[in-house]
Amino acid sequence: MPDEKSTKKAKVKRDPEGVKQNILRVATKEFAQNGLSGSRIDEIAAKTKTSKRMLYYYFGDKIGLYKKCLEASYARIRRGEEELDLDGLSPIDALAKLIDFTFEHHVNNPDFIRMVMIENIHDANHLKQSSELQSVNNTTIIKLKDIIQRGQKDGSFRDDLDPLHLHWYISALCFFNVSNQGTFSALFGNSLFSPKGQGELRTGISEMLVRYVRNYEANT
Amino acid sequence: MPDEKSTKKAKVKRDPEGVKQNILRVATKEFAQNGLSGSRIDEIAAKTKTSKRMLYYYFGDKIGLYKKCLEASYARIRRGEEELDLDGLSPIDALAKLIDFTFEHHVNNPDFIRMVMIENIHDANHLKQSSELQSVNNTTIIKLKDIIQRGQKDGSFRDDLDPLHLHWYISALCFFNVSNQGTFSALFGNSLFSPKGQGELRTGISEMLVRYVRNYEANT
DNA sequence: ATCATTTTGTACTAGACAGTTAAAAGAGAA
DNA sequence: TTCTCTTTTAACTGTCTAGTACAAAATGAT
Repeated sequence: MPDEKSTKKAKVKRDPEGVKQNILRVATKEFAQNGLSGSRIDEIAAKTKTSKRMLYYYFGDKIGLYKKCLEASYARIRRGEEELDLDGLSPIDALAKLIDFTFEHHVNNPDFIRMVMIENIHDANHLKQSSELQSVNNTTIIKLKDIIQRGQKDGSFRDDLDPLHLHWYISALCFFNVSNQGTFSALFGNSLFSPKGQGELRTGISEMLVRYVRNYEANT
Repeated sequence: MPDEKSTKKAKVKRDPEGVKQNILRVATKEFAQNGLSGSRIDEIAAKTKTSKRMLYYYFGDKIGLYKKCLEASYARIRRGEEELDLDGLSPIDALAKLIDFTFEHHVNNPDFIRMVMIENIHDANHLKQSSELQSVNNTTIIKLKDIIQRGQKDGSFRDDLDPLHLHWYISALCFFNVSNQGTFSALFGNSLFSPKGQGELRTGISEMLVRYVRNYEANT
């Protein structure tokens, strides 16, 4: 009995961190599904392991909870992006891998995409109030800056490239693929969202961006 | 007095079409601003020239009104797109003009973009129920198909281009520019959304897509 | 003159919803 | 032991909100 008591796992009750995480997980899913005003506190509470009371105990009110969900979503995504290793690849290959990664990453995290969509509907007012912003913006931009520098040094990339622009292009193409799947397939059918269609889009995007950065005036 | 009575303008009261349009205009703005569940029927009614009662008289309920707003938004956009004339331009120039047009068009119609965002949050469920879909999907695709055919005939375009893919790329880049302005500028600053930044993005997008379609194995 | 369509206004309802209250007690640290 | 932090439960409040009821009248077409 006492051998398990001293470890972290042994906590049967009294797990404030676990409770908070559970609430966040449930609430994020709910907000991503229904939006801020479309989500119901009672519904969220019912789906947690704990009670509505705890939700207010830890997060104050609905908007407080929403903000934490938004921050947690960005944090989770950032963690995922940091795992990507591009060293040892040629600049072109590194760029292609980054694009493929982003594409898959967005496809595999539709709830994150939906949170961002919802936050944009609210003009990013909650994100602007968040204090955790400073660290979010960097990971990908830094990677891109490095790729561009290497590519320009070895002559394969053109000279007038801006990492922020490049990031914007990649984001736009990968984000839209998830965010607008609904209306796009309602209007044009879902051929682009079958495995085959998605494969074609992914290679198409890579090809397009590679062509964009390539220095055609050089020897390559 | 009677000289004006017979014309359409003379209607002082009794203008069902006008009332409907007024409601639609107000409601669209409201839905675009606050989403479906975030919008308030009383608020919409208060902003119209008429009363809440008429709103229910003509549109049945909130969702009925929302659907009509969505359809009207698409219809208005389609009308705008049909005005674009690309004849007489080289395939490359025609493509560039179509892209520039789409870019500006989206920038100038943020409420349409927001309606599409909102509808995507709802998994396009209302759009799927709409019967007006068949005519929406065509305008741009047809224009693109024509441009591609001409470009392939004169050798300036590569052979393996799909108009639907191309439309998807253009949409993604132009849509994201409006839809994600909020979160993007919260994270990375708003340098890309100044007049200068927007100009660079617009030309960047054109250049990227032109490079993508170009046939580099030919003489050009 | 008749009659269907359109318009106005107001008060109401039934339910939904965010947030609160109160009382109690278990857990673990000091 | 004592004290603070955490957890549970369930009823409750006040406001908001979509939608309705009721009553009446103006308009224009035939």
